[in-house]
Amino acid sequence: MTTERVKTIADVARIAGVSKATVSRALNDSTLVSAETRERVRAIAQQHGFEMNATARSLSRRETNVIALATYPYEPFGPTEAAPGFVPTDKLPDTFVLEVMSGLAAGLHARGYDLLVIQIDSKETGWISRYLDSGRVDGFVLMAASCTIKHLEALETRGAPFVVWGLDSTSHAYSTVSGDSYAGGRIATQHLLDTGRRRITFIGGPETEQEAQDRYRGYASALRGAHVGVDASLVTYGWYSSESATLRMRELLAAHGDIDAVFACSDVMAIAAIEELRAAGRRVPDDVAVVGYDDVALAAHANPPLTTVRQPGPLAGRLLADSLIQQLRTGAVGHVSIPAELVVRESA
Amino acid sequence: MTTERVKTIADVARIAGVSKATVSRALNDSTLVSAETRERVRAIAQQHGFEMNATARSLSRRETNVIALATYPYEPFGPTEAAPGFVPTDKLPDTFVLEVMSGLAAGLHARGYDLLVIQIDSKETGWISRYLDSGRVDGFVLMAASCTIKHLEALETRGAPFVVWGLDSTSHAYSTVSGDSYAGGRIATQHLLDTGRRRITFIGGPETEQEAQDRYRGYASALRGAHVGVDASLVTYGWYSSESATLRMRELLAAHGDIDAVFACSDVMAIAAIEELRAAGRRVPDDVAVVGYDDVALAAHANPPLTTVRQPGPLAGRLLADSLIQQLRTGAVGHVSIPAELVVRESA
DNA sequence: ACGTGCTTTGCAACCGGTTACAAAAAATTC
DNA sequence: GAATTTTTTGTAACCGGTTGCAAAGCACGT
Repeated sequence: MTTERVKTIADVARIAGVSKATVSRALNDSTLVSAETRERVRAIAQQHGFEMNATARSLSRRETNVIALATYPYEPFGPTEAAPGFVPTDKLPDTFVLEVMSGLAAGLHARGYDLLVIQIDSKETGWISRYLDSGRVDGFVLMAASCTIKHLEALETRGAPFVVWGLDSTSHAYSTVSGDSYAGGRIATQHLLDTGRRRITFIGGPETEQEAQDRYRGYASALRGAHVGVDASLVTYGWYSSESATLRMRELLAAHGDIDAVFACSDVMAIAAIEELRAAGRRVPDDVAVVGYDDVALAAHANPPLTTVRQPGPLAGRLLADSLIQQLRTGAVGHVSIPAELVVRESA
Repeated sequence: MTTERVKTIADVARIAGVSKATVSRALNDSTLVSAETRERVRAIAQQHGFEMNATARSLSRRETNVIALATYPYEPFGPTEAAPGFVPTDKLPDTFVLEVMSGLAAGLHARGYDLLVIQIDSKETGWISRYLDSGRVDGFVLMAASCTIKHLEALETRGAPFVVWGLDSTSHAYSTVSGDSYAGGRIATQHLLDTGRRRITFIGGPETEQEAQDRYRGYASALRGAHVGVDASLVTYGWYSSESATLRMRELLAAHGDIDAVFACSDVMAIAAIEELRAAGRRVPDDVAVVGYDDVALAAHANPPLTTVRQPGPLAGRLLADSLIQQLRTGAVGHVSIPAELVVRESA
């Protein structure tokens, strides 16, 4: 074990008595070296703790093996709510991003890529060329919940490789990964039916969003499957916020005294609904069962602990990684939907 | 606006009628160009949307302007608890990391650095040279809650530039940023005193940890300041977990019926304590007031919403960024402590 | 006019890899 | 054994910036 510094392939080459080219080939599994030389060179590199310079390789190869996750600056208790044009995005909050990030990092590492986290500004698209043209990253991962159409369009016209979580518009030239909202709506409703509920209300997100529609379709399908008619007056849409849910719940209770279950399209809505039910003297789950959506950290500690539909974040991350890398390698765009799983706790 | 592709400084040079060197100097604010040429070159670069290749620059400069945040793979509901050697780390959970990350990214961006998120394995230190020797990053940011001594030592002996959150051992050759646990303990206790409480219990994390000690010192100091004696039998230590807190609370209630307040060293512990208090027929905050620590997302939605001591994560991130960059530029290591602020909600 | 010093510019050699192409060595064919 | 093919190796030109050093341009004093 020589103690001299072995920093470049030229050093390794000298020690092995071969040329730089041969070392490069040996370390890259090229077929242009004999098996014997390859092993010898590798052994030497190993012994001397040689780590190949990633920057030089990137320059030469014209690819960085780095992908960027685009995020917004996070201000958990900041003035965001008061800001003009504020749009509540608590449908996929905090921990979900972390879960996705973990799976993403793992998936990328497994394929030799690294994860760069960048913060983007909602009104500006300069970051695209700033990161792509400067050769800092090979592609991007975005989350629909925290990016505007503008960004997606800019990326598309720019021809940037990217994947989006939470969209399933197969009509676009980019890959997507999203939760299976239809299945989610179905299993949530099925669980309520299985536990004997029949007057099941649906409190959705914005009616215009495909996500809400898909969950509704799942809900309706489960009801029909159980030969329970879909009562349109039990179906409401609102916003993914507690205020909105409180309101809807109040209206529903006023109109229908016989409600025995609620399927809310986010955990935050579910919790607000529970509070409103309590205020109206109903016990949860005894009188009315409640199912939420997302399984945020909060759900497990709600009172009572929330039964909810969970989307495995780490899996989402892995699939995002896979999609993007496939797109980088082959140019093929794909659309994947990940399973929704019911987490049964105490609210239903 | 010429439409030809301007990808390299050579292109810019050709258009401007100068040499590559001059373009490089112009774009880098070198004093070795005339002001006039500098502006002309910059204007041309701007017009053509030129973005300098970061990889080539890194290779030349021997620095990447990227720093890595070392994380563990995150398995929120995974089998972690059951794993051998599992150590619960819910004292700085989920959202805190996100908050820190946000501040970190912002701080780094402001100084021209990017944030790489890597996942490390607790039993292996190869990642250090894998990222440093390969010239992928210039330094590291670690969180004490999710890294072993082994890693810190390996980094230190390796001479790697790095900062740690959550440690304040000024005896080491690396920079640290941590919360002001002493002040945190003090203001929490002071608030309880201010609201008329006198029999205040302390439920700490592991007694061996400096963090717990500091919070205890703050607690004791506030009591003495109010001329309330420190009753050692009201002070307990445990683990940062709900089970541990449940147990301590039960013991304390059994021994001291006159308890009127609890200062718990994490929100999770505080919530567990509240449940135990309720089980014993005490009302919160009427009979017993409870203050937690951390202000995780959960705290605001607990029942009742938790009064707690908050550490501003984004600020922590910014300071981590500043410390590390200063260390990279000047070699100076520093130790910063960030303020703790009391968030008054309903539990106390 | 000429030398001196200062500012501005260009040349060319790096940084540490990859890879097209040519050359050498080994294996195959006749 | 020579000719041909195939495998293995080396040479050198990239990738796109930075920077030491020399040279050019210019103002100044004498």
